[in-house]
Amino acid sequence: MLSIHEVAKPVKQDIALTVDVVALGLDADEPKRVLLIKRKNPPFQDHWALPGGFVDPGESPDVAARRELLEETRLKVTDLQQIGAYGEPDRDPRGHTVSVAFVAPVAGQPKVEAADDAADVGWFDLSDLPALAFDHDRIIADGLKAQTETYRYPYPHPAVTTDIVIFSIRDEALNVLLIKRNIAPFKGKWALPGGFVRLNESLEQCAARELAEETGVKNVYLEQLYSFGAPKRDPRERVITVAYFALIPSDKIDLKPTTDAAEARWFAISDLPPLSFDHDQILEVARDRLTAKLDYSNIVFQFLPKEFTLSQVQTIYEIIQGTEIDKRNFRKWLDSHFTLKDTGKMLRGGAHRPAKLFSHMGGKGIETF
Amino acid sequence: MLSIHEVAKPVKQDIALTVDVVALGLDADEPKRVLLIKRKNPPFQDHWALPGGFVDPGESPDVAARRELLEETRLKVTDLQQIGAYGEPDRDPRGHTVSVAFVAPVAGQPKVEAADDAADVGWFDLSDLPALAFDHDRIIADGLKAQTETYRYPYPHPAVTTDIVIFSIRDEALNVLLIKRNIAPFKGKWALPGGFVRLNESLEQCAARELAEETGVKNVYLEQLYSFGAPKRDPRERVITVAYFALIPSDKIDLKPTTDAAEARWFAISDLPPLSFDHDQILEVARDRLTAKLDYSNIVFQFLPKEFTLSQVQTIYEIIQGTEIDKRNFRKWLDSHFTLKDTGKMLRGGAHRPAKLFSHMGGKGIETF
DNA sequence: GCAAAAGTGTTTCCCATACACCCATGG
DNA sequence: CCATGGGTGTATGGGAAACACTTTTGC
Repeated sequence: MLSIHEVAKPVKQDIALTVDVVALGLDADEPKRVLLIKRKNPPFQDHWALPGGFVDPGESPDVAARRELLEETRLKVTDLQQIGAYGEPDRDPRGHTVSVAFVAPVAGQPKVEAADDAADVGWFDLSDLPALAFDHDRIIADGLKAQTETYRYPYPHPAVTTDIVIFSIRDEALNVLLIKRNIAPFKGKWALPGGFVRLNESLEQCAARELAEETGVKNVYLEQLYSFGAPKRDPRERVITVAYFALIPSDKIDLKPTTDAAEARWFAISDLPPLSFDHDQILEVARDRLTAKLDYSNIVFQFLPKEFTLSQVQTIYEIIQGTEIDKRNFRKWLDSHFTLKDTGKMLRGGAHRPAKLFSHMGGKGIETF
Repeated sequence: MLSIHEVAKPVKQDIALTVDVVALGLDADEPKRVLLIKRKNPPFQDHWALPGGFVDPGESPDVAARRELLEETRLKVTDLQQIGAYGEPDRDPRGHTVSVAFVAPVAGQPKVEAADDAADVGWFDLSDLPALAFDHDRIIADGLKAQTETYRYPYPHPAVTTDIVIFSIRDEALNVLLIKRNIAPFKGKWALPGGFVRLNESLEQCAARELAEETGVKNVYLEQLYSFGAPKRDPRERVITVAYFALIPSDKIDLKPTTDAAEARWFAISDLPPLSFDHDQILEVARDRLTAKLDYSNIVFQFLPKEFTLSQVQTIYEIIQGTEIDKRNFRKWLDSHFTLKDTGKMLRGGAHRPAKLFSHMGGKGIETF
């Protein structure tokens, strides 16, 4: 089966195969330091570089990596993970070399000893590296990334988003804010605003950030609703979403021109377009929660400006509950459940008696925010 | 800088550098088919293999991959992602070759044409591949994995777990089930039972599975509680947990010998050990929810066997609310909120009058499960 | 017979509900 | 002056809370 021609071909290539090892010292559960050697020979003589060298004929790259590390630094490692192959033709001034790079996690900071081709050897803090030979800075960066990946729990990592059901009262109706998606999946369809959780923000921070990005409002009522995680709720990959609901006062519902290209619009809850993903289900849960909380908390006032009339409060109850309420009974109920302060001001609004303006001072034995 | 010796060294290696390309046809948003060629020459003559070939001197591996794919199949690709280097000395019967493998996503299934070294070419279903040359089956598997990774949303993916607050009434006290962790972090400390969400199970399924694994009980009351996602709640990496709470009847609280090595134990809520992570916080939320739900739902009966006495029901309310309740008023309240059926049986339990046994038939205007 | 838990009614009070008319303003 | 929404009081009924004694059993 073997022909001379085919065996000979690689020899003509003149491409050298090398290995490089990113040995990472793990201090206090975090990758912190990397092992470097000072090169004894050209090119990059006297420069710091990763341990490594040429692969011997018949030797697999991982064996070569372990051998080179041992020869140059006297460090023995067991866990080697391949980062990838680096083969830009100009990466080595001597000629075309392809390097297979590995990352090795090293517990503690074992003693190392310069030997063989290494003039010196040492552990370097990642935030304070010397100038490096070849493309070793890039290899270290990739190795760090690969190591961080393997350091994670050995279980699937789904994507996690927050979605926000933003309610407001507009034109005598309960409204919800939707955005038109401008990326797949469900491109062009309406959906709840939301986005991916960043690594350094809490779930609530994420929701608040998305809310601010979409509406420009801050410091509004925001409450975690429920988490949705059906395996196929996103067609692209497993996405778990933590849904929040937000209430926006009627005097803040003007949308600022969205920074995103996405179009945002208020929809009356009775007149919704088809929604993306399982957002109709999320919306339903949000509505139920909203209705329930009207009875035992003071969220009504989250829909209202600081100063409001009693009729405005009643209207919100009527809209959300979909029922008519007796004015006198409602006012008695309000009085027994909340402390409202007569501001002394009046709201004049049409051909009728002006209404007193009140402000909300807290609840009486009711859940207060 | 260049010495003859160093330039010559790679030539002496006799290691050939090749590339292989896993071209994946993406049908309906999922990787489905892979492009293979039938080899014209030995080794593996007439076998199917990945497109690929030797890297030319001065050519970087990704350029070589694109070139070989074009030469052999007339397919032009733009997005190439490196999978890794394959360099086992015996992977090629001709001698030592190291192959840098790439994966290329291909939209649709463009026409291909056998050319150059390829006797034939075709798209093959991944579930029905022919025998492959070299280690190409392994390369395809790795390529598929790499492609699946890149296909994911380009945002950080945190780990996601469920934790379950398992309540029961034991020895006249509200108890919670804890497990002793036998892995880091918090090894040896007590924690709520829980675990990582698998990709093909819903959040609730995950919680139910963990519950069954820890306690052996199934079909008990399980409700989503709240999601916790503070960035540093797990010291190891970002972990978002969806907390559930479960209620176990007093006649099922005997723990079966745990299949895991982990020790599991009931703790009175008033006498808890220090807990791992933010589990004390989760527990607090669970307690609040439990207390609240006693008032407006029928969860009490989840703590009880099918047949129970009215005093048992009352005791549960007294334990959880921490108050004494008037017996006559409580029974009137029970009667007006639930439909309880007198089973006709009696419970004899000591030197006193036997108690009637009832069973629960549903709620009256109350949340029912 | 006695200790221990089961079982049973009445009164009181508060809160939810039902219900109707005058007031202040703009046009 | 009239249309429009603002503002106010009383009567009724049902459910929650307070409260104490008899019954049945085991020992």
